[in-house]
Amino acid sequence: MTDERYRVQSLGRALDLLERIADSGQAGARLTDLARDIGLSKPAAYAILATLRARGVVTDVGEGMTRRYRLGLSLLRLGDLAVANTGLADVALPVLRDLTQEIGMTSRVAMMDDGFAVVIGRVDAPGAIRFDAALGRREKPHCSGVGKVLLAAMPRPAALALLERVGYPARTPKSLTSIVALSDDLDRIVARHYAIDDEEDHEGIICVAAGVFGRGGQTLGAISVTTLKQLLPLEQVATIAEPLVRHADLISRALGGPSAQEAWALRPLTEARL
Amino acid sequence: MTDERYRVQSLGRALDLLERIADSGQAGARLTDLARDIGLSKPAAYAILATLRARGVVTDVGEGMTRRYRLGLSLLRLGDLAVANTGLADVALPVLRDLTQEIGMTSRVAMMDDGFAVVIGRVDAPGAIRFDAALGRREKPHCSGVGKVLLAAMPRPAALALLERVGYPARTPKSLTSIVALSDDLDRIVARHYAIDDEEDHEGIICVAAGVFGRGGQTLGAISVTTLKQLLPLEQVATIAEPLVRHADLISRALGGPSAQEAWALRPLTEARL
DNA sequence: TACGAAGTTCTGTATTGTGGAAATATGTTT
DNA sequence: AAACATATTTCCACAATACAGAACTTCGTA
Repeated sequence: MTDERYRVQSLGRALDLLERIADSGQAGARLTDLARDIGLSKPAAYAILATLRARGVVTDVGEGMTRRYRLGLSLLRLGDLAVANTGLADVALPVLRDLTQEIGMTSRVAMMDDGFAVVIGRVDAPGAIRFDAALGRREKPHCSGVGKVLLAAMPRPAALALLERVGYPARTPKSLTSIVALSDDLDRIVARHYAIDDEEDHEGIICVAAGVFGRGGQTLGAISVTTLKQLLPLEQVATIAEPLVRHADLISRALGGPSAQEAWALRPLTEARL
Repeated sequence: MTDERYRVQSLGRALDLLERIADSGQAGARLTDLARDIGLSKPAAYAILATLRARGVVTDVGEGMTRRYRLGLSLLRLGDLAVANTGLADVALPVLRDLTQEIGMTSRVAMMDDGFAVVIGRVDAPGAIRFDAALGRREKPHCSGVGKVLLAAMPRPAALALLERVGYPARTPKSLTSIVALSDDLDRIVARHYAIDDEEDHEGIICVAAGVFGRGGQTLGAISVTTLKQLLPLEQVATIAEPLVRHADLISRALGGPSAQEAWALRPLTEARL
């Protein structure tokens, strides 16, 4: 399965095309550009696009020379099913609505997927600045609140190995860019039961995150709230952390898991088990 | 583009596999079953799955003989982008939250895509029964509220041609299953500015829908509210239609379009233009 | 009206996706 | 505990098919 030999080349190309089309956004992409960008002949790209179009994976607007390709809506169903399968978003979203209502901040739910923190649900605060919380975005774990919570919940050696694998580049001047600093921060997270992303991913943005746990204390995901740093200076984070963790506990409870208090106390045990 | 010759077979197979995996849901699907179901050898299916897995399009759980394939989260990003590209959901969802809050019913926003009504956003009513409102679901237009509104907004010949193309099978005893009955209903929708799906898709479920219009009065989509028929008998639909249309107008307005009142009055003109 | 630039179709060829069979790993039964 | 059954993974050879180049068509533009 790891063997690179057993792959389907044309399918890989099709996925490359999809990524390109995704990047082109609302404007759409042209056949010629798409073909050139991924290094494929026009007829080859044409055949792939025709196949994707027939299945609704891409849509085309315009005729003839002005044709543009955009992402099709059939992807939506698959994406939504993928999220539904996690069993987390459905439970979390109503709770996040409460949370956002209570504290007036945008909230999200995310989970670990192949070493990245992936946002699987969001509730925008009414009237708030729109934070870039695109669903499905894969963020490196070291600079996001949810990412760091999920790392802290892992056995430490595994967490550090993961950091080495996906990397931990600086995104802002405040990003943590050494294993030592990151490991220290994970210690703090374990101790206080929540993580703080203090302008580590985006300047001016602060983020507080707490874990969600399932049966046996296994980590299922994390929720977070995001706001402008100037609206939430560090010394006030604790006042936000309380409702955050309380709502995270509600989700954990609904999923048959322990509260944050119990889960983090359990952690050394689960770690030793590895 | 219509020519069936210019397709990539292996890519089509991969999409078939994805559909199967989607059907298998949370439980996941096995390689052997997937290969058999779509009539492919195990090694061929294996190569396709390996490719999809490497890209996060599918995930696998379990090792060796117990390996199961499920939809991966990378689809989420693409699906979300596809919706964002429509420019409709982002505007509609906050308004739908208001609407759901005001009348306590689950609301949705949908648009036409290749002859089908596709749900691109939903807001569940708190505590309500969970209606099957999976995002991206493609429903035939004749038996859904949003579908019928969108049909009514089309030039009538085009609407009827579309109905013939995708079919209009009975889903319940109350489904409209003749062109005459459907065309009559479209007339009523044009007159009253909203559509009623009175247990035509699902017994015991009633649905009221109104159109959303953009610049120049073009139809962008439709929103709907859903509830149990016993909670909303026909004679009370009008009381729901008022806030429904009012909120639809808010969305249209935000998108630079006319109110329902104006849009439906404009309709004969746009129809004549074809 | 001619030109250029894009999409579409055609066709031969080499790549590669495919099925059969064998090997390996895993779970189950005796 | 050993033999069996079942599923995945690997190997290999061949035929199918994905691909590039060139020709054709269509459309926008000078």
